[in-house]
Amino acid sequence: MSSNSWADVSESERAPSGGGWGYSRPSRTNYVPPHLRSRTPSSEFVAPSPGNNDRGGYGGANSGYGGRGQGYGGRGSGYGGRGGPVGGWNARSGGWDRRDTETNPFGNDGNADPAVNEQENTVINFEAYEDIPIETSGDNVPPPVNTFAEIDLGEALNLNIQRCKYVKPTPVQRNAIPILAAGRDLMACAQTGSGKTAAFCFPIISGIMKDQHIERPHGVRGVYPLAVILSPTRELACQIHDEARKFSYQTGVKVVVAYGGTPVNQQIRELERGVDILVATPGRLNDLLERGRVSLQMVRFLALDEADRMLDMGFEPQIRKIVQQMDMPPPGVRQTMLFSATFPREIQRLASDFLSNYIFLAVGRVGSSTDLIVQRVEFVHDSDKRSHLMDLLHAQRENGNQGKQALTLVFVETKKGADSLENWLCINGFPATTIHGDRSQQEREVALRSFKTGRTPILVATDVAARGLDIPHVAHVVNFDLPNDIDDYVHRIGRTGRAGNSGLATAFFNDNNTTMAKPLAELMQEANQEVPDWLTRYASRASFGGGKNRRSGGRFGGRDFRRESFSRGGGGADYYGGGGGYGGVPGGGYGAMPGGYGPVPGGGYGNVPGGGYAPYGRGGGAYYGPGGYGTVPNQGYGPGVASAWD
DNA sequence: AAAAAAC
Repeated sequence: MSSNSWADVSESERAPSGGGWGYSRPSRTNYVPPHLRSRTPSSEFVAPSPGNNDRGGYGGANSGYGGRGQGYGGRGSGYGGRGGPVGGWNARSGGWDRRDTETNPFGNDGNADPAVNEQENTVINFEAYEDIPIETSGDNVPPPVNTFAEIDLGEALNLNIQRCKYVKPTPVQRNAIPILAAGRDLMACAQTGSGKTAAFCFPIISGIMKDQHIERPHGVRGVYPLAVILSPTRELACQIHDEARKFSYQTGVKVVVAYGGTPVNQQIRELERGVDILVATPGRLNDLLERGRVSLQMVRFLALDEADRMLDMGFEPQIRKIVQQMDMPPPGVRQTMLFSATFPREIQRLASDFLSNYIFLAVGRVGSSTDLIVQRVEFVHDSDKRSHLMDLLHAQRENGNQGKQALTLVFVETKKGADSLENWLCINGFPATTIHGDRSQQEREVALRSFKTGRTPILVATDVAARGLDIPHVAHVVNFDLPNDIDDYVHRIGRTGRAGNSGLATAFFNDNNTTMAKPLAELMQEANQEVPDWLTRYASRASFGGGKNRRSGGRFGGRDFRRESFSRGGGGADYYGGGGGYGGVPGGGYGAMPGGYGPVPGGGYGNVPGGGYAPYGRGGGAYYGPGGYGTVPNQGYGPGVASAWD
């Protein structure tokens, strides 16, 4: 049999009865997309009955987990004979035999057992989550959950969640997963480092597992992914792929990544070995679509990571082509999920083209991000930037661990500037590398790895590295050149202070950045940062950054634009419903940082011992308090690993 | 104006 679209698949195929895997899409019950309205009733979507959620699968005693003898991960242990993939790439039923040979994404052989897997464990402050402000809007918003177990994601996925050492869902996960599991479209705005990748991957993987039996067309050539995840950069696509592979280990769900700068034929071969979830950058995906190597007609899940970037001027035409001008099912047939830390109004308006009766979700103040990032702004003329950077790096080296240079990510405006600064740093005894779009893909990957491992602890980057990349232990982000958009600033500084660790962000400001004065001052103030008087003076000049910036009004990039029209009046009504603005709950309930950079008081983010950040010492040297930078232990944090929290 | 993203 050959199905030509998701809607053609019969109900019984979509939702196996009695299996408890019922795929529930309550919001879709009556929706028939325009292009299908003339079809026969049998092809119309009928919502299957809600699935049982009472299987007890994941719950309490962890049936199966920890039982080492149970053989879930046993290579060759019991998933049936490897009779060769049935029917080739498109045989979902062939999913089982894939697992025998699936390489373990969690590390070395033998570490697949969640009980013994000793991964690097980045912890996150779950206590702080109690106060996180959440805003949702839309029709019939499914309530949040407090545990992963409350959603029946499936046993294999639950095991992977354990292998990842995710104990509790982060706020964005608590809210987004039930929304997505209910089949709803979603626009989600959650801070950098808050666990967005898992928030969209879990429901996608779970949804595909529930429909393992769906048959896809037997094309002469071309593959039919069930889910597409788009990313604005190649490295981020890679990272999402790595994460998604962990989440889908032993589930029978196959994840493949496709991006440019690398031989296309190899990727095509990989695709032809089977793909359920395709992670891609837009250019390469369009290439594959034009070549007829990929068809989108079976796509049920579409996720745009860094969605506001994907829909900005540079990317919008490519995204429209993929989403609207190829064979992708329309909104309401596919499920669409957009995630970012920032969501400017005009982009929201654009994005609503891609969504159907969607829910808007804004999650503020997640365990790291802005609150654990100390932001500094210094007035530095262009001609002084290099020597000033040198001062920072020297101070850091002197105060760092065993004289080692802490990982420092330096953002510049241009590719040329990146090369030039990198060269200058190297000449001056600071091991640096660079990542930008003029370098070959191999060079980019080498640079990133070299930075991550600390071999070259300084990475000079353009905005290619601004979004989504999860690089553990970045102690310091330097905005050597400020971006022109406050949202870009938010994403850049979000490369530090991730998953509960603290971080420092230093920006060099001068007369070329006057349009940033106001939004920057506001952002810093809202994040309880010390705003220098000179910056406040710049900000107060009407001509400086007053009009241009969309964030003026003092809100974090996330209020549902559909509500703007009737909730004006609030005087730029704040997104979190209070005077606090960015991360501010009315009444300042967050245990805001007291003036300066002292320790965060208890009750806020837990303790940051070590004296926090010493006041900025003019004489050089004292950027970091005693106790050292990057040595801030995470006390009182629940276990929970993240390697990619965006 | 720059950056990113296909060959």
